[in-house]
Amino acid sequence: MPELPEVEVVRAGLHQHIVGRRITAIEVRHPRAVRRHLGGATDLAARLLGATITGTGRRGKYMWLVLDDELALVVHLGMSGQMLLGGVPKVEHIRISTLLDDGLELSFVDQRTFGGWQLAEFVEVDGSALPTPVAHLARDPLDPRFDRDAVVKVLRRKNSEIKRQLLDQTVVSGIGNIYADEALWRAGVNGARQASALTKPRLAAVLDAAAEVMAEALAQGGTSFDSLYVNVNGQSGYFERSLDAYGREGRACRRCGAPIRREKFMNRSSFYCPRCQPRPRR
DNA sequence: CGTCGTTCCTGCTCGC
DNA sequence: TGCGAGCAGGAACGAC
Repeated sequence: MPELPEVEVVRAGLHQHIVGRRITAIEVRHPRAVRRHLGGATDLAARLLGATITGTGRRGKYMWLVLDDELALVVHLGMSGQMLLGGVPKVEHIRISTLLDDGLELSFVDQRTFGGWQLAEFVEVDGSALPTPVAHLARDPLDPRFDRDAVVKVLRRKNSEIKRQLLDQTVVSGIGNIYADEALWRAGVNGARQASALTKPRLAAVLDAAAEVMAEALAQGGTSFDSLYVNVNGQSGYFERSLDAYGREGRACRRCGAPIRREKFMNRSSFYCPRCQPRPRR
């Protein structure tokens, strides 16, 4: 499940190999992969053909390639998306394939088809140039201009569970279910607590923990990447690292020893320590 | 407007 | 053994 660190590893890996390259062929093999592109597959292919990749960018879980310094190819990996570089034989679930002018193939592979590509213009938002589909996203915790205290103030006004807010990409971007659980565990806060009921220092601690755990994951994923094959299908270095909360149901909390608990929350699983992260009284 | 539940999708695991 | 239910979950969307 690619969240911010995994997406950044892919972006950085792609960047060093494809900037300066021109797209010489493209085939959209599955319409769902371009469903967000208003002009459809034909338009996307026509506009990509011949374009030169002049840069890359990212905000939260979205990344993009800059085309001819003016257009963005916005990529979202969804649940299972991969950007594969190089001639990879017999890869299943190839949704879009392109050829670059140095002979490399750049393919979008996505088993569960939650991800996709779309072309968009850039707009100026709060001093940053962003593709329009990304313009509504808040800055992520690894953005140099991320304003933690401003996000704390937003959270103080939210009559909603803190975990729900961590997953709201318009509040803070880049955090998914795994890193939300990890950040809450580190900060010792139960995700079911109301954001507005938490103190400013507590909220700040949660956001700092999110930034820390994602920075650590990025450092690990970044060091393990040096191949043309960009893999974000859950096999990256980060997932081999020991998580503290996510997926550890019944195992001892690394801090206090209590068995980690799993609960249904927002139609997904939440993992937390019942002692370090006591549930709010209802 | 703020908040929250539903839905999209495929492959794997589990229980009967 | 076979098969259906459940599960994984980011984000758009509709409901209230």
